[in-house]
Amino acid sequence: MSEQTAAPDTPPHRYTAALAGEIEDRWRAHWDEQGTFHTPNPTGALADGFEAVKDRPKLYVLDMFPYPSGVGLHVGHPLGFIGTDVWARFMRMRGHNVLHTMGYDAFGLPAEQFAVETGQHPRVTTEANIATMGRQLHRLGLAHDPRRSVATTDVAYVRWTQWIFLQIFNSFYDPEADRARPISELIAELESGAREPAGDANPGGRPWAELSELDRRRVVDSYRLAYRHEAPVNWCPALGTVLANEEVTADGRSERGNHPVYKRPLTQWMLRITAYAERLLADLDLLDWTDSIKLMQRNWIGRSEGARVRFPVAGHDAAVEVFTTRPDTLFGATYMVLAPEHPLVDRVTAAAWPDGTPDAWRGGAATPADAVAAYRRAASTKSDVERQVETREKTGVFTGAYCVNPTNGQEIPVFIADYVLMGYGTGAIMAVPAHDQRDFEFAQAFGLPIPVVVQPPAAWLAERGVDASTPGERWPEAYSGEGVGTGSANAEVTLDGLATPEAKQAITRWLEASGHGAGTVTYRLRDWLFSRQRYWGEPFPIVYDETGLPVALPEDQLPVELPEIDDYAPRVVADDDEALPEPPLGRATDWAEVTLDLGDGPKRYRRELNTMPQWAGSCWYYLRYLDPTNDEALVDPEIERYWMCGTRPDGTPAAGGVDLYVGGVEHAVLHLLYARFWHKVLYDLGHVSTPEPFQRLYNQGYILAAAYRDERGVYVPAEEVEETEHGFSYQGRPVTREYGKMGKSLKNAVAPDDIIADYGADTLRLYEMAMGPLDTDRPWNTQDIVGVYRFLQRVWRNLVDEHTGASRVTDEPAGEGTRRVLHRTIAAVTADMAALELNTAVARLIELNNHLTKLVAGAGSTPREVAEPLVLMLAPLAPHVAEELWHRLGHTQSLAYEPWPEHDPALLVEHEVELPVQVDGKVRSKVRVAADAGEAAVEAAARADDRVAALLEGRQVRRVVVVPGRLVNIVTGG
RNA sequence: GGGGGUGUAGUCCAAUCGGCAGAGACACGGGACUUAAAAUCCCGUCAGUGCGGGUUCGACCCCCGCCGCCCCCA
Repeated sequence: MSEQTAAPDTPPHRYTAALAGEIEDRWRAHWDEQGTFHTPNPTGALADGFEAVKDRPKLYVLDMFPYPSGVGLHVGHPLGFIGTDVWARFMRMRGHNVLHTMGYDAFGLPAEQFAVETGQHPRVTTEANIATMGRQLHRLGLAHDPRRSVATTDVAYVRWTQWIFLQIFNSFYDPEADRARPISELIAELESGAREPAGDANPGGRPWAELSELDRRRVVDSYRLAYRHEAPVNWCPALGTVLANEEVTADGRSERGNHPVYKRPLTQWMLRITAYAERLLADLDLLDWTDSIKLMQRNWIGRSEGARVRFPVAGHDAAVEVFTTRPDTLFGATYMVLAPEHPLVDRVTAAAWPDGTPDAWRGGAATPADAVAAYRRAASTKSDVERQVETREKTGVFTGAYCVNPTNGQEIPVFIADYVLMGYGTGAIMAVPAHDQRDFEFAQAFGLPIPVVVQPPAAWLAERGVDASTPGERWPEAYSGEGVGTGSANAEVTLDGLATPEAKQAITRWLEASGHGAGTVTYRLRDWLFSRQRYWGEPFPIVYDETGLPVALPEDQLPVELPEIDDYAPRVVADDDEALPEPPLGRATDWAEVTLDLGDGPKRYRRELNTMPQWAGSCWYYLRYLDPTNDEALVDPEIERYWMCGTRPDGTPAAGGVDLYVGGVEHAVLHLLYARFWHKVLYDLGHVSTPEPFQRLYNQGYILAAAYRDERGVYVPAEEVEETEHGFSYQGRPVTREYGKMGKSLKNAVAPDDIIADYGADTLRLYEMAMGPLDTDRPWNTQDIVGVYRFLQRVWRNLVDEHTGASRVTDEPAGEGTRRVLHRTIAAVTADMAALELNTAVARLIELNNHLTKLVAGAGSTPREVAEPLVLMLAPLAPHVAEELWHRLGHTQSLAYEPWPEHDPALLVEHEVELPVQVDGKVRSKVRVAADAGEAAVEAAARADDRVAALLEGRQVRRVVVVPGRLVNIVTGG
């Protein structure tokens, strides 16, 4: 890059990109050699130097774990890393013992696919990528403790990931204690009779003593927090793996790669995160997160209160169970809908159409069984998403069966329809057409009654041209809001006249008293599908014995390492209905079958062939940073308590240990929910001491960049686009501009290495911090960088003679005015940095330096009492050049631990202030008054002003508003 | 469709509790330096806050209704 290359006559000691590069290399080497940013632990292998900092408060600053991609960084990636680095350096100077490091989330699909593409083992590729990324990050001058870096793919790390899985596998959730407990305690309770074996694994409800050894294992397994479960899973043939629901987009495609996803039944590992739903929800209140992130988590957990209601099937010893959030509309249920796949359908479908069955209900079939079979065939070809599209015409067939509405004894017809899904709730609904739009449309299509049981507000009726006496059949749409109960009474309960919340309570009480149902809480959150049919992930520490049931490996046999195999590529199966996922580890036949002595003598076992999802490693890395070399424990308890137990800014104990966690909003739901879940399990089992992992969460914005498309709509390389009079062009062809997240797909990435070569890392850091608030998106503009570059040049020039390299700093005291500017700046920068408002902190420093520049232009020198605080305040933002200047100011120690400058409050006090004078709200003049002038004095001064007096001539003053220190407003009347 | 966020000079962004719309930067214009250009330095220009109402002595800020963009959930 030639633009910034110094011309021959450039002063030899000017702060150029070349000088910046030299300074930066030198200081980074110095920090590395001296271990400047090694953070001591209170005990253990990293305890060296703790004595010196033991009285400092601890501060744990954390960045979200990056994935080491093969294409390297662009300038958008390190935005958050620089932000945390600035804050961590600032807080270190403010006297904290700061823990800040960086690691790599290196397992996962991209690593595997990249390895497949390049023909290398994923580990080779991954390690090369980590090295590249490490080098790029290092050049930014981040003050990390390099000894604490980890990668999820490290065998020593995998060991503890597997260890945590064993903790989860070997525990169960005790609803009475409302926490996880060791499975051994469950077994003891079952053996002693203190607890009866329950659940699906013991359908007969037999006592423990009568169960076979095998049945006992099944019962115990059914309680575990990690359990195996056969369920329809999202099978993505193109990726050769099963995906979690969260990894599938709303239109049934993979989030990664946008490939089609199909439902397949498979036995999979599940983690019982739903047991924690209530705590994950409630404990959000303890956290200093933004409301929007909390809301996203709440929505994801999706707690809803409602009731389960049983509708007996007429003529059968069976009942259809439904869940509804609106039990208050129960009287208005005029038909039932089962999912076509509902198990009761076969039992209850009538042999023949009842007399008077309308043609529209028959689906053109001779018998209900024929109609059901035909409808099921049609439904099976549709995806869940298609089935739920709201605008679709409602279809369905009558089963010939009737349910009894328990509130009024009415027999109501039972349909099957594809808008009801087996996977949601109970797979059946009570249809209340007046108060649910989909039920309403269905009822209209099938000529079913639409009784109104909730009176909508008058305004709602009026807007639709109906009134309170209009029957529901003539409404233009359903009313699903709250209202007042009507037409809802039987001999035992009446909801008439009750507002919806009261009506819900009344009907729920009645359901429970009459035995027809019960109030329940349900969650949208599902258990976490935890296995993947991949190679490049953590193997499960699980084997299967001859019974086919899982057996945990003992801790001393960890880690289970991945076998070497030739073909780790995913088995890509074409779009084939019958194809099932095939784990690559199955091809490692020597590894998959193993002889072990797990206490019963040597036996043959079969290993678990699935691997863990990428989320696993990122669920606990913040704990490993604390004690990365410990091979006795996940983390030493004393070290864990030191870093994780803290207080919030208001002095109350922190619920979470990480004091500041910075990352992108894209992890607002999944990563944060999974990590909180694991943390709570570890907390319940006594391995960590805080109920939450992350006290304060901060989402940085994205760096956007201009992207350009040609006439075909294809993105063209942004750096080769030229601006012309008529717009933009690429290779002579017109292109259109848009803005988007910087990255490969939009071909608008800017590499940090290029910027560093042209301006230096300090300028890049400063620019990223100055361009806007850390938490908002902002467009990248390479041409704007020169602004902060010039700023650093001016700082340098104010302190160093560009021609001789000599210091321009003098010990002469600064003048009163300069001193005031300095102390105002210290106060403002300190407040801005503390609040992470780094863009305004930079502006303040530029302001101070601009003042200094004028001073130097006259005096030829900079007072030391200004130079030193300026350099110290610059240090978190531009650490290399600040260290160099600090050194040139005569200091021999790094400034990393220098105390942050303090402002003198006396110098912030103004004796005289200029107040704007408004007349009727418009600024008309300004007056100077003493800062402590009373209202009367201010008013007198305002009235005495010539322009104001002229305006008030002949007018009635109605009111005078004096805001001390701010303004005067004279309101005239008449 | 529901929820959240956001909208200020040509551009990126500031603006304590509702109190002078401008801190900083880019761009632009002029000047200094230079044989010239670049670099550097100095000086200067530019909006009344997306639109329409309301509350208030006073609204970028609070309220109501629209519009645009971003995110989340359907």
